[in-house]
This record gives sequence, C-alpha cells and structure tokens, in this order.
Amino acid sequence: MASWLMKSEPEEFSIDDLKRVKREPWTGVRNYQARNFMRDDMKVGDTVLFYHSNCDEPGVVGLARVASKPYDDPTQFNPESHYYDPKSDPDNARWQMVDIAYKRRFKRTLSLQTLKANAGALGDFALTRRGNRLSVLPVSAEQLATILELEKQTD
DNA sequence: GCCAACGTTGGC
DNA sequence: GCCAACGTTGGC
Repeated sequence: MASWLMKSEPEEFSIDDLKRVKREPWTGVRNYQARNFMRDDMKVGDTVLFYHSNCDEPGVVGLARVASKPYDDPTQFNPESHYYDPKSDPDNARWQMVDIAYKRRFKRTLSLQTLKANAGALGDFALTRRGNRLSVLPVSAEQLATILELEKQTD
C-alpha cells in the first residue's frame, strides 16, 4: 500500500472541512505530474497525509485515504468553474482525480519547519526538495513511519 | 523545436 | 506582498 501527501489551502478546503463532509472529490489539480500520480498510481485505501499550504503554519495536519478509483474531474468541463479547461475533450479528458476520505486529524500541526528539522530521518523527500511545488506527491513507507513517529513526539 | 513571456505555487 | 522556482503557452 502506497502513501501520498496532498496539499490544500485551508482557506479553500481544510482538514476540518474534510472531517465535516467525510469525503471529497479532489478537483482542480491542473499539473500533469500530480495528475499522473492520481490517475496511474493511487489505489483505493492508500494513505494520504493531508497538508495545509499557503497559511500561517504550513504542515501535515491529518490523515485521509484514497476512497475511489481515478475518474474524470468534472470541473474541467464546467465553464462556470475556476478549473474549466476548454481544451479538454470530454471523450478523452485531460484531468483525472480521486476521492479522498477523512481518517483523522492530528492534535497539532506537524509543521514544515519540523519536517525540515528532521530532513536526515526523512531522507530524499519530494515535499522538501528544492523548488518543489507539486500538490500531490509520493511518500515512502519509511517516510510515513517517520512522520507518524514525529506526530507522537509533538503531541 | 526553441525560448521569451507569462502564470502559478507557496514559503517567508 | 515579495519573489524564487518552477510549468505552460505560443510565436517563430
């Protein structure tokens, strides 16, 4: 079973929003590499680290899981949507996504700062690689274990 | 196919 | 709000 990290701006959609709605279609990803992870590599049941970006304290704030197989992101066909993509052919859609289901919220944010401070234990981590802006990225089993251990320490 | 211009992400 | 580090677009 693989694990992933998925970023969301809490002002747009936070871990508390996910807790409330239980399950959410991960619409709006418009980066090919991030799409490929969802479309080609995610499996139902995979662990998701839910990450808050563009906020006071960026970091991992909880856990979710992949709750659906990949399917076409409906927002790409909706001219009213911020994520509308007029170049996407409905018969051969450009953007796929998965649903994410709430698992649990961390008591405290495991901050980006803490993750960077533990760069040694985390090894080569896509999140902290120089210049990385991917909103969906892979997490190794070792990295997941390290992060869950760090969560206990910061409780 | 090159590459300048432009748009976006996201930490700070 | 700034800006580095990207990714994308489109003229040629």
